[in-house]
Amino acid sequence: MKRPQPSARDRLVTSTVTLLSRQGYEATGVKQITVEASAPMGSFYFHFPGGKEELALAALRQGADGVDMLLRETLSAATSPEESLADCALALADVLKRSDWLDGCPVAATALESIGRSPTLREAAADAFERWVTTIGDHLRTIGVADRQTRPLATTALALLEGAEMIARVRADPEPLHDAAASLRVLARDALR
Amino acid sequence: MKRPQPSARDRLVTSTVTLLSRQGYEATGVKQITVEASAPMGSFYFHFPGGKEELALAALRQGADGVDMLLRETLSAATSPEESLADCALALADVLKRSDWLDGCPVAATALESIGRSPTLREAAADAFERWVTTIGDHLRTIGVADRQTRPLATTALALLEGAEMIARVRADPEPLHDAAASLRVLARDALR
DNA sequence: GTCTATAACCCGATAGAC
DNA sequence: GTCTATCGGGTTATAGAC
Repeated sequence: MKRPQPSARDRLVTSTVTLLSRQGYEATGVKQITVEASAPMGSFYFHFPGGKEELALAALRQGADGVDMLLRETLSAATSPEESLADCALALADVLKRSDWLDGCPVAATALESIGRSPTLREAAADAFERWVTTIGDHLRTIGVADRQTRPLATTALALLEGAEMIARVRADPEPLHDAAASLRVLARDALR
Repeated sequence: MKRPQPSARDRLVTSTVTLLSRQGYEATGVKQITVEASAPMGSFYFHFPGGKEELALAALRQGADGVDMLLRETLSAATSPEESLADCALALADVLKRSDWLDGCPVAATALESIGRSPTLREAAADAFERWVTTIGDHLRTIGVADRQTRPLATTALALLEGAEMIARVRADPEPLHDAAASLRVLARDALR
């Protein structure tokens, strides 16, 4: 093992991923990050001379990795092709509920805040969405969805997951994600016929 | 006409609706609001003694009214039952593009920021979503969707609209909303068979 | 009801010792 | 690389004249 204890840098990034997923970029203070990560101010600006925005950029990328991994695992473990998209919604409901709906998508809130305010963060958010669409699209192609349909359907699936997650968290209720699962089953069946 | 010129109070609320839809709650400063509304600080705290949060609450409600109206108009003007949900996605694409993707849902960003930070705003966001689901659900019932399906399908439709809007805005590209329209057509057809 | 001026506080960022 | 102390500016909110 190279890191029996994560470095201060890693702790800063990981703490920021959580904070961004809970409250977004604007509400997250540099002070709060350093306290959460048990890192002093000085380390922060040593590792991230670009300040808060540079750290958020790294956190968006790490958060995107995490979601991508969850998607890949869920999609490949699915019981049947028609269920694979629905399983993502159910997996999400499971993960979110475990934090009492506090932790959400690590990108969504920052994405909305960044539009028209921070081109850097906006682009990082767009990259994250793009990666997830590609991951879902690759899976759809694998299970036999026609090429012309993979990208539109993958985009819709991601949009539905993001939207249902938002409503579920605000309501503290898994129902919207269960509804999304049902609709994803319908859409998958339609695309596979 | 009762108001040839909107009152300072109305101007404050309306400006806040726009600012919340562009950048969310946390990034929006009281100073910025008063400048945008051409209202002095003093008026602000006279009309909203509860400060920024009380004003945001009023803005979320007014924003919810506006979206509800857009939904009702679009749904009732639809060319066919199967197209009505898809038309909402296309209407959204139209409206959003007109502001170069800057103005979005007046509730979404604040909703995500409010979870675990402001119960008041979180509840207002939940109320807004609830109203829109009810509006869509009522319409679905009207066009003949079975009672047991109206609410789940309405929830999914709203989630998909919200998610697709977010991705479209971050990408500054209507494609996700067009993809959503196509999927909403499939879902509507399935629910009407 | 409207306005200006300012108080009290918190923010991101930096300096400089170690 | 790590830490503390602090700066300058921006924040929300208030005081008090009009």
